[in-house]
Amino acid sequence: MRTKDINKIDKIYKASLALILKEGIAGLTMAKLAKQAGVATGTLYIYFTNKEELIHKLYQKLKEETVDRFMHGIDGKSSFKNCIKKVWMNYLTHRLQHYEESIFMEQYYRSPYISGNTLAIAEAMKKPVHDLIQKGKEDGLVRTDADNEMLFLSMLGFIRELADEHITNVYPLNATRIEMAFELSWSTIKK
Amino acid sequence: MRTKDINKIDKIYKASLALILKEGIAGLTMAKLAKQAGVATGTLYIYFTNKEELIHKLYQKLKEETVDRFMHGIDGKSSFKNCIKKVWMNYLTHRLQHYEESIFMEQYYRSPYISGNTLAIAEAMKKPVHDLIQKGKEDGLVRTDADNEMLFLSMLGFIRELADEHITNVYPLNATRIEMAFELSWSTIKK
DNA sequence: TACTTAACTGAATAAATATTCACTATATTT
DNA sequence: AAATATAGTGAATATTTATTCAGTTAAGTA
Repeated sequence: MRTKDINKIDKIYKASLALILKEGIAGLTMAKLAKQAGVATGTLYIYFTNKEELIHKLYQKLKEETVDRFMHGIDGKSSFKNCIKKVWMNYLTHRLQHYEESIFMEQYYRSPYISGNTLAIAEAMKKPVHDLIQKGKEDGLVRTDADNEMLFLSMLGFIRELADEHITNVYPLNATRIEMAFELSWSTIKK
Repeated sequence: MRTKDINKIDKIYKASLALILKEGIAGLTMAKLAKQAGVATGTLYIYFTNKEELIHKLYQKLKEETVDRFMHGIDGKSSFKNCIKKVWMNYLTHRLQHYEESIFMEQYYRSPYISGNTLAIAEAMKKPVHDLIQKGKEDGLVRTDADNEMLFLSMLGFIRELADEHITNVYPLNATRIEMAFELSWSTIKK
């Protein structure tokens, strides 16, 4: 018997993200999706029982892939500032290299597909950084007049904004600008 | 002859924003919209030729309302820091009090309805703040190692993040927190 | 190589949604 | 207060989009 083509499911996910980036979840139709992925509409229903499941599974998959990208490469040996920098860069890199995913995620939260639970990612993303900031405070390196969440938000918001402007070509990033941007974030949270 | 009910068009806009906040542009149907606005589906077609026009007109309206909210209340008499603070607060206030609109705007940019032009708002928003930052640099009050756009993005991103977390009840704001948040932004840009 | 079985196709069908239209209600005009 | 013209209605219709299914293809198996 013929086996399922494991690449096909990935092509479908990729095509979904590409289309959603251009026209939003609102604009995604099964016909367009099939065309973009290079399969017949019927094939979509071999891998997913319906459109709703397709969207949910895409979300699930991305969620799992995303969560541990953020703390990647953090060891106990670097200085505190370098740890923060590493995480900061991880966020920015994620946002730049997986921009389509980020857009999908944000739309998903405000789509008719959302189903109660979720915000899970947001929370999973936060924990390790909060811990890091807390440690910084205890070591006297981070300002203590603002709470951890606020310091975190100041960094995350800036990163999102930078990535958006880079992708839309309004403010293209380069190594110097990224370096500078991190230093700004650092001025915000340092003691 | 009977006249058009001027309130009706406004009810339709309001209902659209409320529904889009909950289920995204993807989830907006004319039937749901009519119900929420308290009119018949046919009535929608008296005020708008079709759904597409409805979305476009809503965008237009909000755009006009939004642009000049940001520089409101700025005079030449206050200190530089107070001017920046005023603008900063205007942004935050806008984002909090017109949250539904902000969400719609962001979805509109990535919807099948977008039609080439736009990004207009983003640009209109920026100009006055850039000018202000520039003046701050010339007076030696703002750091000169980062360019105006980057300093602007650091403030805007933080504000967006704060508003989002407040609305979703993850990090509710109060006067103290807002004060603190502005001081963080100020540490970022000050000389 | 023939056989089997599930992947794959895309036109046909079903379901959801936008839009129209014959009709009714109501402000304004005379 | 009658005439009139447009607002307003919502069931009927058109359109778009999701989903199915009868038929076809190709990978695995004997």
